[in-house]
Amino acid sequence: MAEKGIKTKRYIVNTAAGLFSQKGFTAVTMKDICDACKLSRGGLYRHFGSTREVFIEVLERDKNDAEESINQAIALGLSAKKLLEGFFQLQKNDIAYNKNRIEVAVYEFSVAYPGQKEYLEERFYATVKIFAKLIGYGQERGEFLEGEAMMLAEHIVIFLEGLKLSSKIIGISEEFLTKQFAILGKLVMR
Amino acid sequence: MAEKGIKTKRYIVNTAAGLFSQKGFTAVTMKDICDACKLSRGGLYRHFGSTREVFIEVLERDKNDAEESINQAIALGLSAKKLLEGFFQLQKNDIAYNKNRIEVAVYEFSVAYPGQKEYLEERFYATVKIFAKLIGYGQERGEFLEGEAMMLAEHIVIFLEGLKLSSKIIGISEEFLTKQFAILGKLVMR
Amino acid sequence: MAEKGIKTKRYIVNTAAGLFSQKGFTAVTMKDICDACKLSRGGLYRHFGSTREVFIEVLERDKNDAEESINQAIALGLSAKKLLEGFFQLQKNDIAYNKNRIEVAVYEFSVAYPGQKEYLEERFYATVKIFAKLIGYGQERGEFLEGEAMMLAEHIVIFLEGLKLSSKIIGISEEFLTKQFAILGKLVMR
Amino acid sequence: MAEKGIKTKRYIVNTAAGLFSQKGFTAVTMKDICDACKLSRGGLYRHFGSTREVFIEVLERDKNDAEESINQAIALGLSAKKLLEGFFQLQKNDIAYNKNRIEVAVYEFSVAYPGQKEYLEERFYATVKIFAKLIGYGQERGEFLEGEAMMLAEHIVIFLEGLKLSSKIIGISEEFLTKQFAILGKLVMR
DNA sequence: AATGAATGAGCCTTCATTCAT
DNA sequence: TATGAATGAAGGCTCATTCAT
Repeated sequence: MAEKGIKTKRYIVNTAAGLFSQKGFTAVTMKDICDACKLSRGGLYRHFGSTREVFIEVLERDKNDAEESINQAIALGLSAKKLLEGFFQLQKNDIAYNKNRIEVAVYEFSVAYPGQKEYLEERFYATVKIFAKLIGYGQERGEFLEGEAMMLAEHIVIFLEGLKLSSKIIGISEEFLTKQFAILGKLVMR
Repeated sequence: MAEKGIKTKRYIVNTAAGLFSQKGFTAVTMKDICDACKLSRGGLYRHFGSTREVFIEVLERDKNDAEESINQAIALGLSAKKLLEGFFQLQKNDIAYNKNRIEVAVYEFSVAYPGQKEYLEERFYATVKIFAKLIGYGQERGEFLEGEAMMLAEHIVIFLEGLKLSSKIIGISEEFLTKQFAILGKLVMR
Repeated sequence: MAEKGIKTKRYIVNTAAGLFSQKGFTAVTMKDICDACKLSRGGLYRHFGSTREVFIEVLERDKNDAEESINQAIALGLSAKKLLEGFFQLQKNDIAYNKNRIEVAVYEFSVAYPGQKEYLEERFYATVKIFAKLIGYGQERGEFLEGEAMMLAEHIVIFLEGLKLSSKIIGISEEFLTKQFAILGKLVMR
Repeated sequence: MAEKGIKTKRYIVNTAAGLFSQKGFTAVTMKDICDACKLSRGGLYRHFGSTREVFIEVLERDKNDAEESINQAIALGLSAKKLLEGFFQLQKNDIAYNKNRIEVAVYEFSVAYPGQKEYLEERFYATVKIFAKLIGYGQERGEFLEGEAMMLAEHIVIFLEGLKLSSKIIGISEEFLTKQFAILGKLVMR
C-alpha cells in the first residue's frame, strides 16, 4: 500500500514547513528535518532527496486557495470592503500567531536556486492577482477609490512581505498591526 | 603598525558586505570570506573570529549617516517634499542597482543570534526615526498630510524592506519603482 | 510452488551476471541488482542475502561445461588442432562481443572474501585442466609440439585473463585478436 | 613554506599506492586512505578531493622510467637477451613480493571513469613500446627471432597483466614464474 | 600580520538489512 | 512470494578553528 508513504510525506512537509518558517531555507538541514520528524536519515531520503525538494512541496501545499473563495464571494455579491477586511484579518492572525511566515525562506531559496525564479515570480503574482481582482471588484461597486488595481495590489503584497520580514526582528502588537493595516486600507477604500 | 591592519579590516568588511547582500547571512562561511578576500584562514582569523563578528561590523559600517544630513536640511529650512523625494530616489537607486540589500541577511542573523535582537530592533527604529522626523517636519510646514508621523514612518520602512526582498525574486523596472514610490508619497504628501 | 521461485532466481542470476561483467564485483550493490531486476528489496532478499551469494551463483552458472564437450571430441578422435582453434574462436567471440568478462569481478571477489580463494583457485585450474587435456591429446596425436602440457595450459589461461582485462582498456580489433591467438598457437602447435 | 605540503602529498600517494595494489580501485575509500596515512579527513582533502585524484597521481608516479634505462643499455651495446631477462627478473620480483600490482585497479578505474580511457590506453602502449624497442634491438643484433616486434610486445604485456591478475587468486611459486617466463622467452629468443 | 597544514565536528548521501503488510 | 517503508551504519565532503612557521 502506498497509503503509508503518502501519509509520511504529508507529515514531513507539514513539519518542515514549520522549520522553514522559523529558520529560513538555508539554515534548515536534512538532519533538522529528520530530527523534527523523528525519522531516520534513510527514512527521510526515501521521500525527499534534498531540502530543495521538501521546500518545493511546502510551497505547493500552500498554493493559494484564496482565489476560489474570492470568486465565490464575488458571485454572491458580498461587500468588497468586508472582503478586504477579512483578508487583512487573516494576514494579521498569521503574523500575530507566527504562522506562515515563509517569505524569507522563499527569498533564500531563490538565491540558492536561481533556476526556480520563474516559479517564485509566478507564485508572487498569483497572490497579487487575487488582491487585484478584489480591488477591481470594489472599484466597480464604487466602494473603493479609483486607481490602478494591479499597482495597488502589488503595493499591498510587497508591504505584507516587509511586514512578515520585520515582524521577526521587531516586536509587533495587535494594535500596531491594526494601525498599519488601516494605513493600507486608506490607499484603497473610500 | 596598526595602520595596515585597519586597512585590511576595512577591506574585509567591504568584501564581506557584498557576500552577505548576495547570499544572506547563513550561507556565507568564513571560507567564503577568505576566498573572496584572497586571504588565508589565519589571515582572516587575525581580524575576525566568526561570520557573526564580520556581520556586525558590516552593520556598523552601514549605520545611517542619514540622520545628520536631515538635521542639516531642516536647519536650512529646505522643502520637506524635496527631501522626501530625495530619500526615495536614493532607495530607488539602491534597489535598481542591486546595492545594499542586506535586509534578509539581517533577518537570518536575528534567527541565528536571537540575543542580538535588541540591537537589530534599535537599528530598525533608527531608520524609522529619520523618516518620522522628516514627516513631522513636513507636517509642521504644512507640506504633508496630518497623521501619526511614527506610524507612517514605520509603514514606509516596512514597505521598503518588502520591496528589497521582493526585488530579488521578481523583476523590477524603473517605471515600476516610480509608481510604487508614488503610492507611498500619496500617503504622506498633500 | 517452488517453480516460480527458481525461475526468478535464475532471472536474478542472469541479470546480475551482466552487472558484474560491466562493473566488477565491489561496485555492484544489492540496490543495483534490485533496480536491474525491477524487483523490490524484499523480493531480492527472499532469494539472496548478499551480493556475495549472488556472485557465487553466477560463477556456478558459468561452470565450464567445456570439459564434457572435449571428452566427447576426444572419444570421437577429432583433430586436436581443429579443437583448439575452435576454443580460441569461442574466446575471440566472447571478447569481441564483450561477453563473459567476469574475470576482474572474480579478482575483486577474492580480495573481498579471502576465504573463497580455494574455491576460485579450483575454478582457475578447472579451466587449465581442460586446456591441458586438449594439449596432451594433441601431443599424443603428434599434432602438437612436445612440452609440459600443464605449464602451457596455464600460460594460455593466464594470457586469456590478461586479454580480457586489457580489452576493457584498449580498443581491440578482430585482426588484433587473430594475430594474438596465432602467437598463442605457435607455442603449442607444430 | 609549501615544502611540507609536497612531502605530505608524496607520502599520501605512496601509501595509497599500496592500498590500491591490495584492494583495487573501487574498494579503496577516502577514509581508508586517511586511516592508512594516519591523517584526518580534512587533512587528506586538503591535498586530494577524491580517490580518483589520488589514483591518477599514483599512476603518474609510476610512469615508466624504464624507457630511459633501456635507451642507455642500447647505447652501451649490451646484450638484448640479458636485457630482456633482466626485465623479466624485475617483473618476477614485483609479482613474487606483491609489489606494483595495480593493474586491476587500473581496470576498475577505467570502468568508474570511462572518460580516462585514452589516458590509460596511452599508459598501456607506453609499456608496449618499451618491449617493442627491446625486441627490435634484439632482432637487429640477431639475438632474437624474426617477427612483428609490436605484436610480440603486446603479447608480453597482456600476458603480464594476466599474470598479475592471476597471482592474486592462485598461489604462485618462484619455480612457476621461472617456467612461465621461459615460455615467454621462447616466443622471442632464438 | 599572514600563510597554509592539520584536526575534528557535522551534515550529506547511499546502502545493507529488516519488517509489517 | 513480493512490496516498499524504515533503520542505522558507513563513507563523502565541507567547515570552523588552531597552530607552527
